[in-house]
Amino acid sequence: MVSTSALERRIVRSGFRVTQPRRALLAAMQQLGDHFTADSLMVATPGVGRATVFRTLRLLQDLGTLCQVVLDDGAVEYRLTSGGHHHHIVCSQCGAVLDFSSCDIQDLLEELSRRTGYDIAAHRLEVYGRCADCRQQRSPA
Amino acid sequence: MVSTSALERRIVRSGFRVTQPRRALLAAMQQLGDHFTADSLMVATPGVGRATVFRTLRLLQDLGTLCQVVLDDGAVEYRLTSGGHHHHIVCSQCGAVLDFSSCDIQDLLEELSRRTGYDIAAHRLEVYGRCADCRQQRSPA
DNA sequence: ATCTGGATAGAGACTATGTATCAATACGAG
DNA sequence: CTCGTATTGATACATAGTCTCTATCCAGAT
Repeated sequence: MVSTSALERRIVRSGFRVTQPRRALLAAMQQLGDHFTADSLMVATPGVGRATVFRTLRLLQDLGTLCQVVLDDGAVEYRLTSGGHHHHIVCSQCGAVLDFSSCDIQDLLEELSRRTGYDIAAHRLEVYGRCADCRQQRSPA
Repeated sequence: MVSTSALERRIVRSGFRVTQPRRALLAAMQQLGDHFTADSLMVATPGVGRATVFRTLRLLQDLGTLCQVVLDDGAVEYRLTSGGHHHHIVCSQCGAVLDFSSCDIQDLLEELSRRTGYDIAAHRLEVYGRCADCRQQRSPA
């Protein structure tokens, strides 16, 4: 988990200001755990305006310390990240999110590039399933 | 490209009715080409209600003949498909979409399952780049 | 310590995308 | 042709996010 002070340093280093609303939002993000919705963040920071919540979410994404998680059904959640290219594996039952970066699809992408003539710049991969805990609880087999 | 009549047959076979609005929507989808937004579809079918457009989009998705394409920026488009598991490679410049099904990430998914304990049920993969045409037009190299 | 310019905040309207409700209508089986 | 039911359109609602505009706050210079 990224510490609040590290995030604040990152904001300052990038030339932005560490303000009270931003501090409140960072603290709430820590408290909310490893994945949260924009709405839960708003609820957790009364007094902070709607626009500011979304502005801060965007800021952190631009800084590379926050990423979106696209769920099974298309809904979007947010997640603090230590940065770098990675993907998510999401539990459809409890919502738990894990990162993984072992992006062994370079071969696939290269072949795809050869076959299609596309100059591939980016990709998006989300994996869905049931986490170990949820598997034990409902079907021990 | 899937033919309109094939789509109509599919609707009938699944126990739904082929109505005038649905016919209009199917025709418009063909005309709009291989990728279109819900909005462009509405514009292309004046007289058909907003709700009906989205209901039909959903129906076709449930029937497996239509899929969503998630763009670079998170926006969603739609695309008629012949069905089956596949992914998209999208040109960030002109929006052209190609399907690919060579889903050689089974190895990756299996290893991921071993490492995380997740029971993997599904995944979502979208690839972004510049198509051959767009590459030629702007940077021939 | 305070002044001050520019970044940032909050309120609230607005956009985009999609869903729910409900009375009215149109399919299509018989 | 008739009739039951799926479907429709209008409209309100829901959700996620952006834009505008004035007021305020931060932080570097004085």
